[in-house]
Amino acid sequence: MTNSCKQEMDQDLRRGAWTLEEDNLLIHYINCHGEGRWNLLAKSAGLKRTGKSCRLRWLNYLKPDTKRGNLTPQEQLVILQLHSKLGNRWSKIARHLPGRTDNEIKNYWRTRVQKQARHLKIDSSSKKFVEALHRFWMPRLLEKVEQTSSSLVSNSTASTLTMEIDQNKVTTYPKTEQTVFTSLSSAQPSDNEPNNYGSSICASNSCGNMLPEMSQMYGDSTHTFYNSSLHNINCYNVDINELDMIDFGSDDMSALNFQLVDNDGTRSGDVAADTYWNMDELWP
DNA sequence: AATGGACACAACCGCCGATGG
DNA sequence: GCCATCGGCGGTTGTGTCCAT
Repeated sequence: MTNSCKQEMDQDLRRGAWTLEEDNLLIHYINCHGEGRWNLLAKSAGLKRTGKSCRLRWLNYLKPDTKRGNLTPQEQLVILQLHSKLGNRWSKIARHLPGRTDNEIKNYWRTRVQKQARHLKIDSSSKKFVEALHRFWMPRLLEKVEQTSSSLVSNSTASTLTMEIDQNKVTTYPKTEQTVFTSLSSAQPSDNEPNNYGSSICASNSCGNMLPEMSQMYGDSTHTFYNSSLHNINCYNVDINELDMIDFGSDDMSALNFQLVDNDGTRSGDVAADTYWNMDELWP
């Protein structure tokens, strides 16, 4: 094909947002002939789009089983966990979330997760940030998952699933609505610090696996809580073994300390805080 | 009411590996 | 083995919407 011919065809190609008419053409063609061979498909369907553009539009938006709307806490949890294992392998992560696309997951990571990293002034690819996710975000998501499943259970008389959760212990965890965490990469926990959740975390340098640690904090009920939550997210085809928490080096951990702060941003015991971890922004 | 910034999401771009002629 | 084409993937950009000023 000559260059001028190519240019002519390029000029003829449409770009930008898809119209309803284009969508209908694409859907109708795929319903009749199936997907694949996207360049040929684009021409045959009478679409002035590249094959790539058609493929993307179909996979990310038009495909019947594509889910729309906010990611559930379960899905977020799976994303966070798999990202810590797989990195930016969005398509691989997406395979564990039926109906979700790599594009959607990538956008979620960039807008929500990296936003938190910016707040904390931590590189989102750093161990420190991953650790923060594992220590604060994921337990909160687990709690959300648990709440969701509990309400499902309570609403369903047919279900025989029982949740052996000691709600009182679970709610000793900082409240999402009220709590802001402060990252203190250099500060050490004060001896005078009340023995709240934050200080118990500060006291701990080992964080190989969150499960035993959470159990230590909350007692055996946490074990049940965590396990039942894992059960809930296991419908996403995640190997439970993959959900083992990342093993962090203790050196790195010694530099990471979190303390509980009041809602107005002042921290109990220490006032110098220039970054914060806002739990309210972690999910819609 | 107008405007500018932040945000979320759809779409595009460029690269790379697989495949077939 | 070489080249062209295609499909898949991750990174980036464009655009619409919302909200604060």
